Amino acid sequence: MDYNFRDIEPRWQEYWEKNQTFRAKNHSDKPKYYVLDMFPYPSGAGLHVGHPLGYIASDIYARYMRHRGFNVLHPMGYDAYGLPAEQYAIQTGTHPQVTTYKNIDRYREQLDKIGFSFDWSREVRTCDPQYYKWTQWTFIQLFHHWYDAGSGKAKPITSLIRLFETNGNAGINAACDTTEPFTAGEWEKMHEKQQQEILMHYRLAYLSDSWVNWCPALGTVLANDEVKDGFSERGGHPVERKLMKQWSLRITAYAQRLLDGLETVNWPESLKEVQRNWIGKSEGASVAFPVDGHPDKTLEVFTTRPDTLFGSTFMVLAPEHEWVKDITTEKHLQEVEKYIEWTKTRSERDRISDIKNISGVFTGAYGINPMNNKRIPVWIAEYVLAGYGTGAIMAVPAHDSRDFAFAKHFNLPVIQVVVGPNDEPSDPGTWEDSYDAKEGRMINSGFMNGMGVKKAIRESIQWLEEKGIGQGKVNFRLRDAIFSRQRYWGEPFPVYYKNGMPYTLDEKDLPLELPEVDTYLPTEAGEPPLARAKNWETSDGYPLETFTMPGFAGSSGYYYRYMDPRNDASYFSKEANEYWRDVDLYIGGDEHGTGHLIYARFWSMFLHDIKLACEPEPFKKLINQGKIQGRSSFVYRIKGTNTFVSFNLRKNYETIRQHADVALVHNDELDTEAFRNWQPGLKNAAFILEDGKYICGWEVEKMSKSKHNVVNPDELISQYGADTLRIYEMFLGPLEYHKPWDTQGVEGVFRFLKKLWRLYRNQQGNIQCSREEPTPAEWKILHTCIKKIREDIERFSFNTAVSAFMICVNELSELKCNKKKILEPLLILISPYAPHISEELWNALGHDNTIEFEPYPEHNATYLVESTVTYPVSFNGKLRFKLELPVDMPKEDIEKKVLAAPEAQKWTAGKTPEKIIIVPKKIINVVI
RNA sequence: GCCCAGGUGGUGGAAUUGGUAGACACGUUGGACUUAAAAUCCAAUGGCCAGCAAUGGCCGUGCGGGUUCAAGUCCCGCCCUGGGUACCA
Repeated sequence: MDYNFRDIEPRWQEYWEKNQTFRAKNHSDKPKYYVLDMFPYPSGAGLHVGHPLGYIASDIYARYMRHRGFNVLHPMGYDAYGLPAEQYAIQTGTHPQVTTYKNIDRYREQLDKIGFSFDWSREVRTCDPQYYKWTQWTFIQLFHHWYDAGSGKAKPITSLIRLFETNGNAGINAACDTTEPFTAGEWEKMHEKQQQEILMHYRLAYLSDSWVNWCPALGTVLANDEVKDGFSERGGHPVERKLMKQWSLRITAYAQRLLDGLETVNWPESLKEVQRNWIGKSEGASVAFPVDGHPDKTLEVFTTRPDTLFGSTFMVLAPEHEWVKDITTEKHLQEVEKYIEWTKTRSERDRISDIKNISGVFTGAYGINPMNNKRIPVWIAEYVLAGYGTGAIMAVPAHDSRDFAFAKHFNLPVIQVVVGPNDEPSDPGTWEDSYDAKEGRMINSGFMNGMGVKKAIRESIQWLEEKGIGQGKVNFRLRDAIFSRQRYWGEPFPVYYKNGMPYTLDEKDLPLELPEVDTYLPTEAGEPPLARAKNWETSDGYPLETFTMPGFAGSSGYYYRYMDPRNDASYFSKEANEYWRDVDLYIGGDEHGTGHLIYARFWSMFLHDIKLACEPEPFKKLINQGKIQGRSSFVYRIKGTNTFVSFNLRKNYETIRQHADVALVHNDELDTEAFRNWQPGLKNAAFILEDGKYICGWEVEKMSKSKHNVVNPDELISQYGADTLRIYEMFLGPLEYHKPWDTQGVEGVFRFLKKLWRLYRNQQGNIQCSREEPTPAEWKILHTCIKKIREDIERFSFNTAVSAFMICVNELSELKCNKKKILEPLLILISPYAPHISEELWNALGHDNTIEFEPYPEHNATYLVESTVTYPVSFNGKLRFKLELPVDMPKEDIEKKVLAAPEAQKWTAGKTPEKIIIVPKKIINVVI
């Protein structure tokens, strides 16, 4: 009987489903292991061959851990909210849920065919009210908590109110917006609305006017990680800055913990680095500059270099800075207003692409440098960002390249205050560029003169603190996460408005379900689509929030919900969480480094603070799988004709290169008949062939429809089977690498599986295994393989594991080994990789249980012991011949043997060797 | 600009701690089986040179240096490709 995967694979998939083989129990004596994939957004295009790469790797590991006796949690679900379904709804009127569920069904069908060991009973969909109930619930908790920076964790807002009632807001060390000081008495006298407004400055989920990334084409705001180079990541539409009332999450409160936590997780170093940069910690000082003629005003600046204060010759404010209008003098008002108007018309994109052009205007105001009491002009300029630090800087042109360029352009003074280690002071007027002095000694700096930079930084901060002008400060680049979207297809906020102030719904009213609307567009008044919903209000008649939550809301805590997915009374039970704790292995793409993986850690830390989650960090080990790229095929059309010339002849003509569908190309040879039928315009295509063939050019590109290089798993499965697909995806190369897909190579893996199949069968194709004792050679082949496979799987090197299987099967085939004692362990060994064929053969060998829980083989070193070693013998580092010697031969004897070898004479040429290096079991090197 | 990956045959890749570079596959070429095809099996396959041949020699892991008995691997200096980030004070 031939290897008939078409019969085998569906049968075992059915068996697993029927027997609930992969169902994970929340109570077990076994140790737990949680293997998670980043859940997919179900797109309309379905899965291509690149999507399952990570799923296959995690599935192999999950199955391996089951063999190792672990209780494995390996769930899957869908990140179901997303823009494509909504854009489609706007165009066609089809409810996004209809589209999404249809796509989910298609995904499920494709996933099932690959034979994953997912526990589907735990499936979650972020758009399912039973799921998003808990997303809404978490939002309510965030709203009712504040961050106590003193104890370093979130606390209930009620505890903050008690503090206000006893002491006002003095002495509260909270992560909050700047708030005027008030006493307990003042707090008591405030109206509810005033109190609510103040509390809003402290809540972890808060409503505020913030500068946001507004995307007019999508009609919504976007988070920083959803914007790339001034364009929306989804759809590529331009983005502009706008001041709007929005919900935000106070993720900045957790900046330091997000940074520290990275030290405790086993993630790729590059990904940790991406997160560190995104968090962007910088240490320095905040310094207060009085404004000349405005006794009530001091400009706060943040600087990492307080040591260079004596070199600060001007100040610059962001055009959006709140005091610009207050301090600008009559004479400069018009010019300043003109400049602000101009910057408003500039998109994020313009600013980024225009870095070289220096712009700015003088306000007419002067600040007082608090260190030397000198009056310095205050400018406004685009290069100072409103969103970072205080939106105001002290400019030190001598030692900052941007300040230097600005000073040169507007002819502002430059004073050198740091001299390089091997340098003399010089006239900054002659400089080409600033000296960005990370080390050196101070000059022109009063009490700091002669100090090194590091000491001067310490001393200057101390000086500022003593004088009460400033203090040491840590600043983060990380911004609070804008959490509202002006879209339909997302979680509704569990929020209503009373007297214009937001209040959260009662937990018992959750989930607040997404209402129906007549169309998915904003209203004529520019309100979000939810404003169209009928009766969008509480039972008391208070209007409900019309914003919805962003894409990352549902994905921030889904890994916790899998632990206890059908719990209706809580997010997940304490018991389930204490058993599963955290994700042991998380596999997904590195594009989530600054989005999902930061938000999820924040979410998890908060749930930890409120004692719901027992571990602060959700993902212990993380692997980024590489992308599978497409291998595009090209044909060469002779300009102005319908004639195509073969690849190697194309230079003789003037040609235009165009994509040909990879399905029409085999081994770079074009099926010209199929090509003619591909598109209407090609019916009469003519071809100039080489050696009777049309050869295509090729290139590695992104896999996409427009490049006609998409390969989907279904086609491959119907032709070769899921086991071949699984192994081939692993065989392609290291999991983390980006690598091109070449369907050609799949044959090799298919041959391998057929060879494996034949090992268990006689010439007639019937199962035939002997109970005979294996030979030492057979034992050695098996145990070499066991050792290699276990080492490889432990370091997630699946591609080399596949090679090891191939070597093992090749060698056993050569020996015509059909011994049960060899072939049974081999089957267990390979079953995580090729589960269907393994189950089939396991069953054929007379077992009526699944192979899934058989203990994984362990290697026995005694089978691997060698009596001789074949030494490569080098002379002066060059390999000359090989010599077989007993393993335990003493070095002196080896030396003699080597020099006595007939081949050695030629290389010693009668001379006495200077030295002979012998590395036991490795190499011999003779130095002449 | 800065940060992070990476550069090995015609192709994907292997070499885990400095110790036989090119495992395992694909592709290619030749052969066996077959009426034929598919399937399967066997052999060759980094480059150059010498030889009828077995064989032998030289070169070879992006480039240039260095350390070492020995370097794809370590050190110094460069080049190129891919990704991230971008006035972050």
